[in-house]
Amino acid sequence: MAIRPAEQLIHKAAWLYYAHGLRQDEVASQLNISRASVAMYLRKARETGIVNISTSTQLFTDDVTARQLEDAFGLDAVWIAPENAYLADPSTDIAVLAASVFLELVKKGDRIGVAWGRTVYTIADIMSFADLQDVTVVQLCGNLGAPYSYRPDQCTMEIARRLNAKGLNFYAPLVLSTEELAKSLRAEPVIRDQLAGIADCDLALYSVGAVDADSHLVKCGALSPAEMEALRSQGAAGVIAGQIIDAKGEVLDCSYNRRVISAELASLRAIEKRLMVVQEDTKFEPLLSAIAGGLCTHLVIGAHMAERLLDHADEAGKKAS
Amino acid sequence: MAIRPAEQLIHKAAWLYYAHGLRQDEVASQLNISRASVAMYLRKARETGIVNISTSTQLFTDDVTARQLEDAFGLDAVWIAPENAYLADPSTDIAVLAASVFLELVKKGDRIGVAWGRTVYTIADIMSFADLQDVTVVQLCGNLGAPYSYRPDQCTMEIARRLNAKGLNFYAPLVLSTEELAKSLRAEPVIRDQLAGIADCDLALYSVGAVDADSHLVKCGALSPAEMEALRSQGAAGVIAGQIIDAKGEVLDCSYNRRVISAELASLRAIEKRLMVVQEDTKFEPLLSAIAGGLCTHLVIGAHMAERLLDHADEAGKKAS
DNA sequence: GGGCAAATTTGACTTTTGTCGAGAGCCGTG
DNA sequence: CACGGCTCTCGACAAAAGTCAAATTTGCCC
Repeated sequence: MAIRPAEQLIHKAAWLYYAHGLRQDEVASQLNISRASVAMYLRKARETGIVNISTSTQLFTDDVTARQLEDAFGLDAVWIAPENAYLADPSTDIAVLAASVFLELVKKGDRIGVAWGRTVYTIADIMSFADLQDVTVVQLCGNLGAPYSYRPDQCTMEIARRLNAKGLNFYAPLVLSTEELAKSLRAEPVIRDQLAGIADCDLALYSVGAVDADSHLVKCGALSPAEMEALRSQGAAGVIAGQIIDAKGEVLDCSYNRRVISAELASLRAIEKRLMVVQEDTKFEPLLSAIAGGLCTHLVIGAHMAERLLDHADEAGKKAS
Repeated sequence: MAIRPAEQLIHKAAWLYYAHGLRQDEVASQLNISRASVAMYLRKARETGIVNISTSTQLFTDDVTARQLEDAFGLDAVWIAPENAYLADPSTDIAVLAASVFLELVKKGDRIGVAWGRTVYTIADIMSFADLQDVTVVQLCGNLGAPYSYRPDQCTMEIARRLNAKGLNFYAPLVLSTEELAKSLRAEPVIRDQLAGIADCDLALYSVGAVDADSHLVKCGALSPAEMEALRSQGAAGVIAGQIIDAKGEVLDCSYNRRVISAELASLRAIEKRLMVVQEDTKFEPLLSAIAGGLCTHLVIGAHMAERLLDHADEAGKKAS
């Protein structure tokens, strides 16, 4: 990808300013443009990821609770966003943290699987831009037909756009009306290849959904509130990439799951780094299930959720002994 | 490594300012300190690598000459610092570029071999700080006894300090007076282990020295100008990590080389990414030799040197056809 | 517990940066 | 070739960030 002439100036300005530490007026005279233009170019440089400003997320892992959670649940790393302090909206804080953690985990040449949902979309939306051309972002599950604002393909594309990466979308519906059709569709080469490619990802980004009437699956019409309730009584404990899982983190044996086009849990587990982000405190049980099913190696949560998880682990520990 | 309480504030300020995009006065009121303190903390955050600001070096690889050089010499990547434009001192520009490239190539968990010399030290000196705790920086060759300002251990330590990485020094002289002593010393477990560990590096950073009276080896007393001249007539073409190489990039068969404690060229070649940086135009032949010897996969040079290399490759190409 | 040195914090000032509307240049079109 | 519509650039002002000496706090020793 050759650099367009307009980008040349942005690059040069960014280089002189950020790498050499010149002042904007010095850069301006070097490049024979006005300082105002330099300021504008620099903003563009930041917006396009030519310049990268990242903050260490250590503060949020170097924390006793985080360490205890890592040990208790056998996770590789846990980040806890302090809920009370800082800002008005705690869930924004979790998303900002998640975005930073995500960018910290991405490496050049990586293949990244992205699921969908409000959480994922919020992260995509506040994520800063980067310049990782050799990264590929793949969609972990089929699409929703309905005009829904956090569609799987939107989540994937938005993240790909932010990273300057290639986005690989999935042109299949998330849920079909019959099991047969889902089966045939999964056998289609285009779909089959995409599904097979998921296990090759280096990093996955997802959240977990709750099994209630507020679920995205209900809101977007994939399931009715009644169906959801029925699944719940059958043992549904959470939603991962559009699939219903039980308390053990396994796919629930139900018609709905057989009608879904999405990544197999085994493929997800094959991904080295599985970053799960949970914003809502109500998703306690779903999160437990996902952890139990080994669907998460890296976790970003709020302080309150962290406490609940730790209490739960302690309880379990006591019973065991 | 737990975060010290003083660092907590730095982290928090950096987080609110850089990740959340608050203004300094907003950060100040959040943390109940004055804005001036916030400004100070933010400077510390940048200086310690808690916040990382990096500029893409694409501009310097996305260039026809650079691409041609990659093809002509079979290199993985070439960066060319424009010599005429920009700044007063062209060699600073090369060093700044080299430092950026270096930081772009370093990954978490890497083991990095560092040689010595003015070039390497200049790079270390202008390199921005980063927070890569699990990185190890190892010294590629023995030390100089003389109080010389670009000593191998200084280069290693300075880079380790900048990266917040572990530095592994080499407590042996670079040159000994007899071959026997050098041999015995190389057999010492401490030294042997260090030398053996070099091949495990993921990245090497070095320059190449010229075989003349200006060489560091002469300046620091390892060789006299006359000895240097003699080596030159024996086929010496350059200096790599304290060793003399011939035009093919192989170790020159001479007493001096047998008295040196340094990385074997085979170990260097085993390193995946070998970043060579050359500032001086006078080092044309030494650089050619190093490239011929496969001692370099990634190259950072000035525009003038790039032209010369390309001309040389074209000449060679013509002769061949 | 008093006193002293070092480090930290601050208010006031200066410098640097961000922004915005006006104007200049640049097409394609009628 | 004149005309909008477009983007790009600049000057001037406002906002934000950097700086420094003075004040305050902290830690430490006697």
